[in-house]
Amino acid sequence: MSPDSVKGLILVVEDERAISDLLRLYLSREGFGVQVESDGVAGLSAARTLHPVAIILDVGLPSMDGTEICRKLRAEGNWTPVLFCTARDDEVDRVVGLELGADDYITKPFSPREVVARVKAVVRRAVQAASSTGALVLGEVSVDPVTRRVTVAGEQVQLTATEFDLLEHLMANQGRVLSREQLLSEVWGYAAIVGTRTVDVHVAQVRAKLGDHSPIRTVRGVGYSAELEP
Amino acid sequence: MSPDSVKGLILVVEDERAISDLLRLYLSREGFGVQVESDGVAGLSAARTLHPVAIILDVGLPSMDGTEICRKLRAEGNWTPVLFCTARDDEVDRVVGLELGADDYITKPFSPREVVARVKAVVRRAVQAASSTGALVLGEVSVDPVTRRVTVAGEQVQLTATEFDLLEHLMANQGRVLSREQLLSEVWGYAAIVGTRTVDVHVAQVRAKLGDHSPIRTVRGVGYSAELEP
DNA sequence: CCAAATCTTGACGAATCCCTGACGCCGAGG
DNA sequence: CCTCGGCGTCAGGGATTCGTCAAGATTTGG
Repeated sequence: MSPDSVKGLILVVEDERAISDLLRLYLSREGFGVQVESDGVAGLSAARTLHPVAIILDVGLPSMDGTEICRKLRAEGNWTPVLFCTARDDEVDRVVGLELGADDYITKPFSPREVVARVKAVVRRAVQAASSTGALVLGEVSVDPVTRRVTVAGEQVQLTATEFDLLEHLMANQGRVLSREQLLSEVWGYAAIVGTRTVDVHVAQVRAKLGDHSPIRTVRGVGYSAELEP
Repeated sequence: MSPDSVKGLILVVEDERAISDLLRLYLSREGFGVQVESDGVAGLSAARTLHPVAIILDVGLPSMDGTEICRKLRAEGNWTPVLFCTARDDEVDRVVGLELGADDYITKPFSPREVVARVKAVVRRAVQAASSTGALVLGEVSVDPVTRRVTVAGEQVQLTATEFDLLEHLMANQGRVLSREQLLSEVWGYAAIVGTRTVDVHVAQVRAKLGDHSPIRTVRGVGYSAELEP
């Protein structure tokens, strides 16, 4: 097992050896993998290829400015969280205000635990932003597989575990007609020991809870599907 | 380099062409990308798919009220900053008070620079709130991973090591439903040799210590998650 | 080495959920 | 128009799941 990838890789672009060593020490202690680059060009290419979960950028760097790296990444559509790291307060003005798409900044000298806390916060936020987009939406019905919440017309609806799994599976395959046998093996489990009529009952439950906005359509003789037009 | 994505995208939902043109002009001059939708339904779907950094919503809209859009997004767990935009003062009462999760509001007529300033402020606030403190906050409960302190409604609460790790992990993944197996492997360790019921007991302990403000929700048949709404 | 705190386990009860079977309606086909 | 099979509906028994408690095991601190 490689200890590097437990929590993901942090890319540190910093030319002062004393600082990068410190960052490596404290971040790896927290379970992050750490890759250090000491000049801007190498840092940019590492950011493009290594897919780090966050990047710590020194503002003053040889060969390419830290702000320049961030700007290029953003222009390429790369929104990996970036923490700027700067010695002078007057540099702060250039990175905050999000003109560069920075997520946070640190001023030297900094305490290692402060850095760790901010890195974790930034990574957490990025993960959250990425995962909150995973909601399945069909008409008025919204199903979030991560939070396991269902809303219909803005109102939250309580589903049981089986009901949720069933609705999620139908919405994930929206438009496709799924047979009861398919639903049983894919929602209930590989070896479904329950009768196929059980599906009907749960479909009815879900429909009752979703009310008029239920997207579940019955395909007589075949099975069920989730779609907009009833 | 596409100038649109330097600072992120602002979604404007506004049916009066004169106003949306003005907003587009001034916001894009500031480096934001701008997407305009002129009716509520299209606006809602754009908000779901485009992942804007902020949304400007007209309160009076054809096909769907601006407040309705905001309410639905919030119900789906989408907390993108929203600025309401309204012509009449009496409408203001409906959006402020944050019952709708609005971040700010503007009354027509407005000066373009005022709008720009508020948008920038709202975006900055959202980013700062998520990344600057390092503490995990959810309702009245605050968990600081660095100092390992927990406060509920301002009062400090003593948690044991396991209890703290459990709560921290749940809050770090707030909203996400975690199974007992996940919690065991991620909180107890990679090779957890303890029974899954152990999780229940510690959850109960944490709940007892947090009292009425406990953010831990049990998702029957699945696991636990930390969130505001019970 | 002892004592206190913490962690884990097992049992029990209450609440909830799931499956089944029966009944009746409805659409398809003759 | 009639028949038949698929489907919606309902309610009850059986099975899970979870909260709670207490006791034993383990760790921590002195």
